[in-house]
Amino acid sequence: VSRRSRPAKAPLNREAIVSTALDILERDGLAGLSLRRVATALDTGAASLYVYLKNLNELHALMLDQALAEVRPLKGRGCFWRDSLKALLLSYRRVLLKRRGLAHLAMSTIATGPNSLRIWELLLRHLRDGGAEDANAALGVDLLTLYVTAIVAEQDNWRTSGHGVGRVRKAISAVSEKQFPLLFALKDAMLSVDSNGRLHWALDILIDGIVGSKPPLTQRAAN
Amino acid sequence: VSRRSRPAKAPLNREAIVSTALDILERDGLAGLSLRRVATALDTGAASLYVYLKNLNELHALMLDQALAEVRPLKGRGCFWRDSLKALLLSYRRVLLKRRGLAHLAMSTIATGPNSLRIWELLLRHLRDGGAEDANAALGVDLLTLYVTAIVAEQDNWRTSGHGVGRVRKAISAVSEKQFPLLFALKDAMLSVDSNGRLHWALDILIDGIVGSKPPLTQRAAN
DNA sequence: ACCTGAACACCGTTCAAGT
DNA sequence: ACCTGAACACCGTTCAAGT
Repeated sequence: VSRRSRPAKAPLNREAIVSTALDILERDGLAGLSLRRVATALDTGAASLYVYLKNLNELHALMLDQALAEVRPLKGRGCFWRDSLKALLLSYRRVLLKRRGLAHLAMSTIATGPNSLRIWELLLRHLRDGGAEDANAALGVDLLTLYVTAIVAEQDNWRTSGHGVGRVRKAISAVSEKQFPLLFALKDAMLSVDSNGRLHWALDILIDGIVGSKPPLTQRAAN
Repeated sequence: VSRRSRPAKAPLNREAIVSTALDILERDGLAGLSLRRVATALDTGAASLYVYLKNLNELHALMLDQALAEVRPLKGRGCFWRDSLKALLLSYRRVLLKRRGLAHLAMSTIATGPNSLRIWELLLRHLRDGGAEDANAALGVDLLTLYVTAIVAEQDNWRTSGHGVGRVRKAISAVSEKQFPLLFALKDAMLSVDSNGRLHWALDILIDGIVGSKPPLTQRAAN
């Protein structure tokens, strides 16, 4: 509102737009993010952004890659490949968790930015260090990132929708033993929400499979 | 447009609304789905829908569950548990693939409808038949459905965005050998898009892990 | 009880007009 | 080259007024 407290006029540029958009995402989530709100925060009109952006979709892609710049590999270099690999994936998860809706954004954006490439390269290195065959390592990068993204997106739903937890709890608690005997018997296990334990359990399964399984046959034939 | 060709006035109800919404989703994707369009298709105003729906979110949840009614287990009962399990997951995948955007809808909806419960029960049964421990079976249901949902959502992106494939291909093909040696070396494997081979490879890894791994320690402690 | 038109507070995107 | 206001074609949701 007070226009004189700023240096004449903030020079617009892509990075400033993307940073502002990420701030809005962190504060208000995906529902609160719009080109008009970004423009207002930058003290301009939405139309001005189209000098730097093709459209909202491009902003989403830029936001994702700029956020992924925070994903960092482990500092200490003497670690086992599995520890480095899991640490990298946990760093990726932390970045997605920091901003509400960023995981959903990642699920609907085809990532090709420099930070995605950097993370893929690191993942490939760790998987190769673990002894994964080429085809498995290539598929494994996708499998691991997709799973982590999806699990954060799911967690985001519970966080955003508020009473989602209670709704699932009620639905599962209310199942009839006659109609769904196993669901009834295992409902406590289904409802336990130890997200860290679940993540590590799943990652170990995925990693073991990627380094230990035979590459898919059709994959070989396709090359 | 021709109002006389219909029987006086279609009696509005939840199921008709949801079916119409699913038709629109199948034809125009998630971007083309709106309460106003559903209302127009039903020859009424958007406000009328609020008698049957709390809001758009509830419509999404109802759409998901109604679509999941089409997920069917294998007919022949003499199959191995693994074949039945994979067939069920492939049926789930086919349903998600049929409507553009349905997978994304599934990713942002907390499923608690009767058809979700039915599918969970079947998955639990197959995993138990395979010898999975209770805790693993419970976590496995989530792991399997989440992965299949995510992989279809990703596939949907490529389908909807049109030139996405080309963009990734260009980005990966253009990586410098110096900066990203592994990405450069494995770029052919990264770019091969045999979605069926990839899915079966991943499902076998997940299933093997669920039936063969130790349950997570923290999971046990939480109970 | 069910339906409706109009209104409210938003969207993304385009474009002619300004500097 | 960059910015802007106004316009266009949409949204979800609410509400008073109708039947």
